[in-house]
Amino acid sequence: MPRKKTDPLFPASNTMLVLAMLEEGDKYGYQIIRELECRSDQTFSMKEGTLYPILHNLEAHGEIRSYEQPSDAGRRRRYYRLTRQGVKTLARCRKEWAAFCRQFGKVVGGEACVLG
Amino acid sequence: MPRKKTDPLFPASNTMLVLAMLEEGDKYGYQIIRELECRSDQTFSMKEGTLYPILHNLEAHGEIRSYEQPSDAGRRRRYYRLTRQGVKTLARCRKEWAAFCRQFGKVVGGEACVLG
DNA sequence: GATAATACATCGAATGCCGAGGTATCCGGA
DNA sequence: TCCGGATACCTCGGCATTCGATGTATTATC
Repeated sequence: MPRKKTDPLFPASNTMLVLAMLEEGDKYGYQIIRELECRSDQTFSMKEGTLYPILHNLEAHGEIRSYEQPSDAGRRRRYYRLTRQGVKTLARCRKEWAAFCRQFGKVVGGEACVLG
Repeated sequence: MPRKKTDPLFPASNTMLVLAMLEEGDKYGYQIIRELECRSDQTFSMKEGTLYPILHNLEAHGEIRSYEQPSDAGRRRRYYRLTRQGVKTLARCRKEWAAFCRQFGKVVGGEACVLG
Protein backbone atom coordinates (compact mmCIF):
# COMPACT_ATOMS: atom_id res chain seq x y z
CA MET A 1 0.00 0.00 0.00
CA PRO A 2 2.18 2.87 -1.10
CA ARG A 3 0.49 4.89 1.55
CA LYS A 4 -0.41 8.27 0.13
CA LYS A 5 0.85 11.42 1.68
CA THR A 6 -2.36 12.12 3.46
CA ASP A 7 -3.06 8.71 4.84
CA PRO A 8 -1.98 9.13 8.42
CA LEU A 9 -2.28 5.95 10.40
CA PHE A 10 -4.32 7.52 13.14
CA PRO A 11 -5.58 10.98 12.35
CA ALA A 12 -7.97 12.90 14.59
CA SER A 13 -5.87 11.83 17.50
CA ASN A 14 -4.30 15.22 17.02
CA THR A 15 -7.09 16.86 18.93
CA MET A 16 -6.52 14.59 21.88
CA LEU A 17 -2.81 15.25 21.74
CA VAL A 18 -3.44 18.98 21.97
CA LEU A 19 -5.76 18.54 24.90
CA ALA A 20 -3.18 16.41 26.69
CA MET A 21 -0.46 18.98 26.12
CA LEU A 22 -2.57 21.71 27.64
CA GLU A 23 -3.28 19.62 30.70
CA GLU A 24 0.23 20.35 31.97
CA GLY A 25 -0.37 24.05 31.86
CA ASP A 26 -1.15 26.92 29.55
CA LYS A 27 0.74 26.87 26.30
CA TYR A 28 0.80 28.80 23.04
CA GLY A 29 0.57 27.22 19.61
CA TYR A 30 4.17 27.24 18.54
CA GLN A 31 5.16 25.83 21.91
CA ILE A 32 2.76 22.94 21.60
CA ILE A 33 4.34 21.92 18.32
CA ARG A 34 7.88 22.08 19.72
CA GLU A 35 7.15 20.26 22.95
CA LEU A 36 5.12 17.63 21.22
CA GLU A 37 7.98 16.95 18.86
CA CYS A 38 10.43 16.68 21.70
CA ARG A 39 8.22 14.58 23.95
CA SER A 40 7.49 12.02 21.26
CA ASP A 41 11.03 11.63 19.95
CA GLN A 42 10.13 13.41 16.75
CA THR A 43 7.26 11.03 16.02
CA PHE A 44 4.62 13.72 16.19
CA SER A 45 5.56 16.74 14.18
CA MET A 46 2.24 18.48 14.03
CA LYS A 47 1.98 21.00 11.22
CA GLU A 48 0.85 24.53 11.81
CA GLY A 49 -1.86 24.03 9.23
CA THR A 50 -3.14 21.24 11.44
CA LEU A 51 -2.72 22.77 14.87
CA TYR A 52 -4.18 26.22 14.48
CA PRO A 53 -7.51 25.07 13.05
CA ILE A 54 -7.74 22.52 15.88
CA LEU A 55 -7.06 25.21 18.47
CA HIS A 56 -9.68 27.49 16.97
CA ASN A 57 -12.15 24.67 16.80
CA LEU A 58 -11.56 23.63 20.38
CA GLU A 59 -12.02 27.19 21.56
CA ALA A 60 -15.22 27.55 19.55
CA HIS A 61 -16.54 24.48 21.35
CA GLY A 62 -15.54 25.72 24.78
CA GLU A 63 -12.89 23.10 25.46
CA ILE A 64 -10.16 25.71 25.80
CA ARG A 65 -9.93 29.48 26.28
CA SER A 66 -7.24 31.79 25.02
CA TYR A 67 -5.57 35.01 26.07
CA GLU A 68 -2.81 37.17 24.65
CA GLN A 69 0.39 37.47 26.60
CA PRO A 70 3.52 38.69 24.86
CA SER A 71 6.82 37.08 25.73
CA ASP A 72 9.50 39.01 27.61
CA ALA A 73 11.07 39.68 24.27
CA GLY A 74 7.87 41.37 23.25
CA ARG A 75 6.85 38.62 20.88
CA ARG A 76 3.15 38.17 20.31
CA ARG A 77 1.78 35.02 21.88
CA ARG A 78 -1.67 33.54 22.29
CA TYR A 79 -1.90 31.14 25.21
CA TYR A 80 -4.52 28.46 25.58
CA ARG A 81 -5.93 27.04 28.78
CA LEU A 82 -8.11 23.98 29.32
CA THR A 83 -11.60 24.76 30.55
CA ARG A 84 -13.38 22.52 33.00
CA GLN A 85 -15.22 21.06 30.04
CA GLY A 86 -11.94 20.45 28.28
CA VAL A 87 -10.69 18.46 31.24
CA LYS A 88 -13.77 16.30 31.10
CA THR A 89 -13.43 15.81 27.38
CA LEU A 90 -9.84 14.73 27.77
CA ALA A 91 -10.85 12.21 30.41
CA ARG A 92 -13.50 10.81 28.11
CA CYS A 93 -11.04 10.66 25.23
CA ARG A 94 -8.60 8.70 27.36
CA LYS A 95 -11.26 6.16 28.14
CA GLU A 96 -12.19 5.90 24.50
CA TRP A 97 -8.58 5.53 23.52
CA ALA A 98 -8.06 2.76 26.03
CA ALA A 99 -11.13 0.93 24.78
CA PHE A 100 -10.13 1.37 21.19
CA CYS A 101 -6.62 0.23 21.88
CA ARG A 102 -7.78 -2.86 23.70
CA GLN A 103 -10.13 -3.91 20.94
CA PHE A 104 -7.72 -3.01 18.19
CA GLY A 105 -5.06 -5.12 19.83
CA LYS A 106 -7.50 -7.97 20.10
CA VAL A 107 -7.95 -7.97 16.36
CA VAL A 108 -4.48 -7.22 15.09
CA GLY A 109 -2.74 -9.14 17.82
CA GLY A 110 -0.47 -8.03 20.61
CA GLU A 111 -1.23 -6.79 24.07
CA ALA A 112 -3.75 -4.20 24.97
CA CYS A 113 -2.79 -0.68 25.81
CA VAL A 114 -3.63 0.13 29.38
CA LEU A 115 -4.36 3.69 30.23
CA GLY A 116 -5.29 5.78 33.22
CA MET B 1 -16.11 18.79 21.69
CA PRO B 2 -19.50 17.42 20.75
CA ARG B 3 -17.67 15.10 18.42
CA LYS B 4 -19.30 15.23 15.02
CA LYS B 5 -20.54 12.12 13.33
CA THR B 6 -17.50 11.87 11.13
CA ASP B 7 -14.86 12.35 13.73
CA PRO B 8 -13.75 8.82 14.36
CA LEU B 9 -11.09 8.70 17.00
CA PHE B 10 -8.69 6.69 14.86
CA PRO B 11 -9.73 6.37 11.26
CA ALA B 12 -7.58 4.80 8.56
CA SER B 13 -6.91 2.04 11.01
CA ASN B 14 -9.73 0.38 9.14
CA THR B 15 -7.37 -0.71 6.40
CA MET B 16 -5.14 -2.39 8.92
CA LEU B 17 -8.09 -4.09 10.53
CA VAL B 18 -9.09 -5.57 7.18
CA LEU B 19 -5.58 -6.80 6.51
CA ALA B 20 -5.45 -8.43 9.94
CA MET B 21 -8.78 -10.16 9.40
CA LEU B 22 -7.58 -11.66 6.13
CA GLU B 23 -4.46 -12.97 7.76
CA GLU B 24 -6.47 -15.76 9.35
CA GLY B 25 -7.70 -16.96 6.01
CA ASP B 26 -9.70 -15.94 2.97
CA LYS B 27 -12.87 -14.07 3.74
CA TYR B 28 -15.59 -12.25 1.87
CA GLY B 29 -16.74 -8.73 2.60
CA TYR B 30 -19.88 -9.36 4.55
CA GLN B 31 -18.06 -11.94 6.63
CA ILE B 32 -15.33 -9.48 7.54
CA ILE B 33 -17.88 -7.07 8.92
CA ARG B 34 -19.64 -9.74 10.99
CA GLU B 35 -16.49 -11.30 12.40
CA LEU B 36 -14.94 -7.94 13.15
CA GLU B 37 -18.02 -6.96 15.09
CA CYS B 38 -17.97 -10.17 17.05
CA ARG B 39 -14.25 -10.21 17.71
CA SER B 40 -14.20 -6.67 19.04
CA ASP B 41 -17.25 -6.94 21.28
CA GLN B 42 -19.24 -4.69 18.95
CA THR B 43 -16.62 -1.92 19.12
CA PHE B 44 -15.82 -2.05 15.43
CA SER B 45 -18.92 -2.08 13.33
CA MET B 46 -17.40 -1.29 10.00
CA LYS B 47 -19.90 0.03 7.50
CA GLU B 48 -20.25 -1.41 4.03
CA GLY B 49 -19.63 2.04 2.59
CA THR B 50 -16.28 1.90 4.35
CA LEU B 51 -15.28 -1.68 3.74
CA TYR B 52 -15.94 -2.20 0.06
CA PRO B 53 -13.94 0.83 -1.10
CA ILE B 54 -11.06 -0.32 1.13
CA LEU B 55 -11.21 -3.81 -0.33
CA HIS B 56 -11.18 -2.45 -3.87
CA ASN B 57 -8.34 -0.12 -3.06
CA LEU B 58 -6.25 -2.84 -1.47
CA GLU B 59 -6.77 -5.08 -4.47
CA ALA B 60 -5.83 -2.27 -6.85
CA HIS B 61 -2.59 -1.90 -4.92
CA GLY B 62 -1.85 -5.61 -4.95
CA GLU B 63 -2.20 -6.19 -1.23
CA ILE B 64 -5.03 -8.66 -1.72
CA ARG B 65 -6.51 -10.70 -4.54
CA SER B 66 -10.11 -11.78 -5.01
CA TYR B 67 -12.06 -14.62 -6.51
CA GLU B 68 -15.71 -15.50 -6.81
CA GLN B 69 -16.99 -18.55 -4.98
CA PRO B 70 -20.70 -18.93 -4.34
CA SER B 71 -21.84 -20.37 -1.04
CA ASP B 72 -23.48 -23.76 -0.86
CA ALA B 73 -26.78 -21.98 -0.85
CA GLY B 74 -25.81 -20.51 -4.20
CA ARG B 75 -25.28 -17.06 -2.82
CA ARG B 76 -22.80 -14.86 -4.64
CA ARG B 77 -19.61 -14.29 -2.72
CA ARG B 78 -16.32 -12.58 -3.50
CA TYR B 79 -13.48 -13.87 -1.36
CA TYR B 80 -10.28 -11.97 -0.68
CA ARG B 81 -6.86 -13.40 0.02
CA LEU B 82 -3.72 -11.65 1.29
CA THR B 83 -0.88 -11.52 -1.23
CA ARG B 84 2.72 -11.83 -0.18
CA GLN B 85 2.94 -8.07 -0.41
CA GLY B 86 -0.13 -7.76 1.78
CA VAL B 87 1.54 -9.83 4.46
CA LYS B 88 4.55 -7.54 4.40
CA THR B 89 2.38 -4.48 4.56
CA LEU B 90 0.54 -5.83 7.55
CA ALA B 91 3.82 -6.46 9.32
CA ARG B 92 4.94 -2.92 8.63
CA CYS B 93 1.62 -1.57 9.84
CA ARG B 94 1.94 -3.48 13.08
CA LYS B 95 5.34 -1.93 13.69
CA GLU B 96 4.00 1.51 12.93
CA TRP B 97 1.06 0.93 15.20
CA ALA B 98 3.33 -0.15 18.04
CA ALA B 99 5.52 2.92 17.58
CA PHE B 100 2.55 5.22 17.39
CA CYS B 101 0.97 3.67 20.43
CA ARG B 102 4.14 3.98 22.47
CA GLN B 103 4.60 7.63 21.60
CA PHE B 104 0.95 8.45 21.98
CA GLY B 105 0.95 6.90 25.41
CA LYS B 106 3.98 8.92 26.33
CA VAL B 107 2.12 12.12 25.62
CA VAL B 108 -1.35 11.35 26.89
CA GLY B 109 -0.18 9.25 29.78
CA GLY B 110 -0.60 5.61 30.54
CA GLU B 111 1.41 2.60 29.54
CA ALA B 112 2.67 1.86 26.10
CA CYS B 113 1.03 -0.68 23.89
CA VAL B 114 3.33 -3.55 23.17
CA LEU B 115 2.85 -5.44 19.98
CA GLY B 116 4.38 -8.36 18.16
C1' DG C 1 21.91 43.64 6.11
C1' DA C 2 20.72 38.93 5.26
C1' DT C 3 19.06 34.74 7.17
C1' DA C 4 16.96 31.87 10.55
C1' DA C 5 13.84 31.23 14.21
C1' DT C 6 9.71 32.63 16.38
C1' DA C 7 4.70 33.16 16.08
C1' DC C 8 0.43 33.68 14.15
C1' DA C 9 -2.88 32.61 10.35
C1' DT C 10 -5.59 30.83 6.04
C1' DC C 11 -6.49 28.27 1.79
C1' DG C 12 -6.76 24.39 -1.48
C1' DA C 13 -6.44 19.65 -2.40
C1' DA C 14 -6.25 14.89 -1.13
C1' DT C 15 -8.10 11.49 1.71
C1' DG C 16 -11.07 8.92 5.17
C1' DC C 17 -15.33 7.66 6.55
C1' DC C 18 -20.13 7.06 6.73
C1' DG C 19 -25.19 7.50 5.63
C1' DA C 20 -28.17 6.64 2.31
C1' DG C 21 -29.41 4.48 -1.42
C1' DG C 22 -29.46 0.73 -4.99
C1' DT C 23 -29.57 -4.34 -6.73
C1' DA C 24 -30.33 -9.23 -6.11
C1' DT C 25 -30.99 -13.73 -3.86
C1' DC C 26 -32.57 -16.79 -0.27
C1' DC C 27 -35.23 -18.21 3.80
C1' DG C 28 -38.91 -18.41 7.23
C1' DG C 29 -43.36 -17.28 8.75
C1' DA C 30 -48.17 -15.62 8.21
C1' DT D 1 -48.06 -17.05 -1.71
C1' DC D 2 -46.26 -13.05 -0.44
C1' DC D 3 -43.48 -10.28 2.61
C1' DG D 4 -39.93 -9.05 5.53
C1' DG D 5 -35.39 -9.93 7.10
C1' DA D 6 -30.90 -11.60 6.44
C1' DT D 7 -27.32 -12.18 3.17
C1' DA D 8 -24.25 -10.08 -0.25
C1' DC D 9 -22.55 -6.87 -3.29
C1' DC D 10 -21.97 -1.99 -4.81
C1' DT D 11 -21.76 3.45 -5.47
C1' DC D 12 -22.42 8.30 -4.55
C1' DG D 13 -22.40 12.60 -1.95
C1' DG D 14 -20.85 15.15 1.79
C1' DC D 15 -18.50 16.33 5.92
C1' DA D 16 -14.21 16.18 8.60
C1' DT D 17 -9.20 15.67 8.91
C1' DT D 18 -4.80 16.77 7.47
C1' DC D 19 -0.98 18.85 5.22
C1' DG D 20 1.64 21.67 2.00
C1' DA D 21 2.01 26.08 0.51
C1' DT D 22 1.79 30.56 1.40
C1' DG D 23 1.51 34.95 3.83
C1' DT D 24 2.61 38.32 7.58
C1' DA D 25 5.44 40.26 11.22
C1' DT D 26 8.91 40.46 14.75
C1' DT D 27 13.30 39.27 16.98
C1' DA D 28 17.88 37.11 17.16
C1' DT D 29 22.14 35.95 14.98
C1' DC D 30 25.92 36.16 12.02
